[in-house]
Amino acid sequence: MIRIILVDDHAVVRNGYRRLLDAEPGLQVVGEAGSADEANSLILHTEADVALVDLSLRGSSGIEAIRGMLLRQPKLKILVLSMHDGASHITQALRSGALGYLTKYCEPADVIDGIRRIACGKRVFSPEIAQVLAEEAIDGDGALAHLTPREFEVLRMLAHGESAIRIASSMHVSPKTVLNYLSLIRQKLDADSDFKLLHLAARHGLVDIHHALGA
Amino acid sequence: MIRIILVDDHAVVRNGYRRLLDAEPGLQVVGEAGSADEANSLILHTEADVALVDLSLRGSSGIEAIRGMLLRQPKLKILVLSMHDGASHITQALRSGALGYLTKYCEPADVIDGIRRIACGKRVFSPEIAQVLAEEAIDGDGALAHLTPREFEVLRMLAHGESAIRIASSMHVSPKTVLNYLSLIRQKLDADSDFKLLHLAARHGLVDIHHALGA
DNA sequence: GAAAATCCGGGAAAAACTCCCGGTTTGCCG
DNA sequence: CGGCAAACCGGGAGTTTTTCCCGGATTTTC
Repeated sequence: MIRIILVDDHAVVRNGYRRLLDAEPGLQVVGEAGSADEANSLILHTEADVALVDLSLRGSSGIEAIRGMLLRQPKLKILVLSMHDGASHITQALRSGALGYLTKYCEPADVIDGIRRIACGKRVFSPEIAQVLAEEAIDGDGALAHLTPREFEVLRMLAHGESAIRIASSMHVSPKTVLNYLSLIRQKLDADSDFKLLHLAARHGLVDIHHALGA
Repeated sequence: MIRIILVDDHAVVRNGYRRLLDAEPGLQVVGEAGSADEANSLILHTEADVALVDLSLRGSSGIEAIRGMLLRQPKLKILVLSMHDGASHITQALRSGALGYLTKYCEPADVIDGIRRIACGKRVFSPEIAQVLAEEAIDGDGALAHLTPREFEVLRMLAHGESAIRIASSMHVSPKTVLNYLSLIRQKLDADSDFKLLHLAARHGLVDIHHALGA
């Protein structure tokens, strides 16, 4: 019997999964959490084999939930179920210890199959996710990798809408230095437009698009 | 008895709502659709009072589903249930004929209550949504409103990452003209940074953030 | 320790942007 | 029909930003 806990901030979605999974022989939902905090406390007094977690929790991120749960229960197998197929979400989740990643568009049967395979320690990915991972691999770590820490910092602040001058004073350096960094960044990232810069920053999780751009 | 149809591309979510609503006295789910096309054909051979629709359908948009269904069944009351609280989504949905708009973060009880009120012809909004609508109202139609069609076009292309020169050739005008437009746009929108420009463009639906930025 | 990379900023040329201008076209209203 | 306002289009000059080059100080790496 595979014991499952659900981490998702939509009660209705949790209900749907509970109903789906409990109906399946060999699977049993033993707990639900609506936030990272709830997940962390749940894991302490529940014996679970697999956690199904949604990345976009309210308040805290699903990433936190993953880290917290693994800290308390290292043998837990984590399968991410997310709406998002952006590179940053995927790599962050995997680096945090998730074993698999499915988009919410996959069929219920795929989820069930995925859970069974995750429980055996296998990795599970939706086709779209595998695609994104492949592209990332080809990119060779992603373009942002060759940025120096300082350059990275500048880019992050820029993506948050700060002006060069504000960045400079915040970093306690001359505005000229920041401008020089920006020049280098544009060059390294092959970004001819500010849009492209923002694009790359967003893809790599430097800025929370949904919050920052309000979409 | 209020007859309800569910439009959402996640089978599990539909299941969750069906379970939730059928358990409620006076409510009954009479059909489900996973896409705008399915919704349109479903509405033809089903008598429904209320449609619960998710905006982010795969392929087609939920907006299309709303328009299609209202075309075939003008008396249908539509309640949008969406993850997104961006101004563009909300106004588009309402302009397309939706009567209410709830975020998926609200409680199941709120959804049930919302359905009952929508069925009576009342409008229903989550607090966050009401907030956004209020801000829009204060903005006075949104800053983008004073842009001329041509300026709007330039902004849209810019938001898609095109350079000024490419925009110019695409519009069959001189690059200088495009630069002048850009100048005006920045002025009208009070945007001191390109980031702010993108921010505004995104909020008003000129660019699909999730797709364009791959997040 | 030496070598390499990073951090930091100056200066000058090049590119981009702003602001102002005038001409043309379009649509509206007295 | 004759203004008239708004939008469309682009030139020119001045200002600002960006780029590209430089060299020295500091840190990391082998």
